[in-house]
Amino acid sequence: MDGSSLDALDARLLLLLADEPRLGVLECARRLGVARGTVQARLDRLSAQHVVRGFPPDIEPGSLGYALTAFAVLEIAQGQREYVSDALAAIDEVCEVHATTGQGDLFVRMVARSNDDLQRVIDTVVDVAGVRRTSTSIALSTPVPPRIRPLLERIARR
Amino acid sequence: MDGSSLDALDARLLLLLADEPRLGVLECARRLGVARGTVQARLDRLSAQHVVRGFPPDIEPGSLGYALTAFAVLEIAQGQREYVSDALAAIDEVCEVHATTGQGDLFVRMVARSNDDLQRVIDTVVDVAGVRRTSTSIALSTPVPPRIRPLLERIARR
DNA sequence: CTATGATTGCACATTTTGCCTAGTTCAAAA
DNA sequence: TTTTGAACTAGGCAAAATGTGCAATCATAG
Repeated sequence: MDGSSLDALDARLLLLLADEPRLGVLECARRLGVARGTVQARLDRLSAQHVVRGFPPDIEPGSLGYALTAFAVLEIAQGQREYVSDALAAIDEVCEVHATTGQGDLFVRMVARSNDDLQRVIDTVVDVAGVRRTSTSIALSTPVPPRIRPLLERIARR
Repeated sequence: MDGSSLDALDARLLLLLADEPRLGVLECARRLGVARGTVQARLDRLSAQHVVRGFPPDIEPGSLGYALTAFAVLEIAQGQREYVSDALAAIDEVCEVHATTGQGDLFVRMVARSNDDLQRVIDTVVDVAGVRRTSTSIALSTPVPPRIRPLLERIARR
């Protein structure tokens, strides 16, 4: 069980489920050309080993009324990164946070309902204790939405 | 059918499926305390209206052998944004691209197997015609992994 | 060569699905 | 207030899928 604990069959199975998540085990087995028990075993293993965190619904935030997406780079005070991270995690509109190289910054993705709402969200983020400086930019479009698929397909092909 | 085409029941259903995607319609109905037909109807509507793009597997790139995540801000030549976007979309390691306000920049998230590999990926990105200047940073940690859940829960509570 | 783990093929009882009908709620329109 | 329509509930039915167990086959590493 090395680093790449996914083989081609696993990858094909995941791609299948990504396209049609409500597919039954038997139907998966048919399409993959393997026995039902095999698919069942793979599925059990994948969730047991947590290589798949889950199958969260891929929802356009716009459908929920959050039309705007914005990014912020935060410069934070020494030693406050963990505290700030936790505070950001508690904000519903914050959809993603990464700590990055550079000047010990945090990178934040957030959503909002409108320009006014975005102002409020940004204020909430900036007001977190330990945040020194921020630089914000708004997403105008998303040419490549978050995806893992190409990597999976590469494995599946093998 | 207004902007927020999701009501509390939809949200609870999505949360349920997010946790246990292989749940059957009947089981969902039981847990939500509604009739089977209702769940079936909601599910049909959700996919028909494309409020849910799908249920892609949430996979730790590390499981696939891609241990590194990096971000790049690209400054691109006038009028080349679409071309550059397409070129980036063709790179497997590029997992996300946004066009942002500012100086007509693109924001890119990418993954790589190792430092050497990251160098190669970055080179590939930078070599795309139309890319003027880039600034890259590496993700050290991800305090808040991509999530939509808090927004869903807010709707579900209502 | 042989043991171990994965996969296959098959069978069984039970559950779920897909599809349908009919009665009930409830809110908005008339 | 009454009417109307959409959404929901409750049930029935046949077909299909699931969970489970088991013996046989295969591949691979020791």
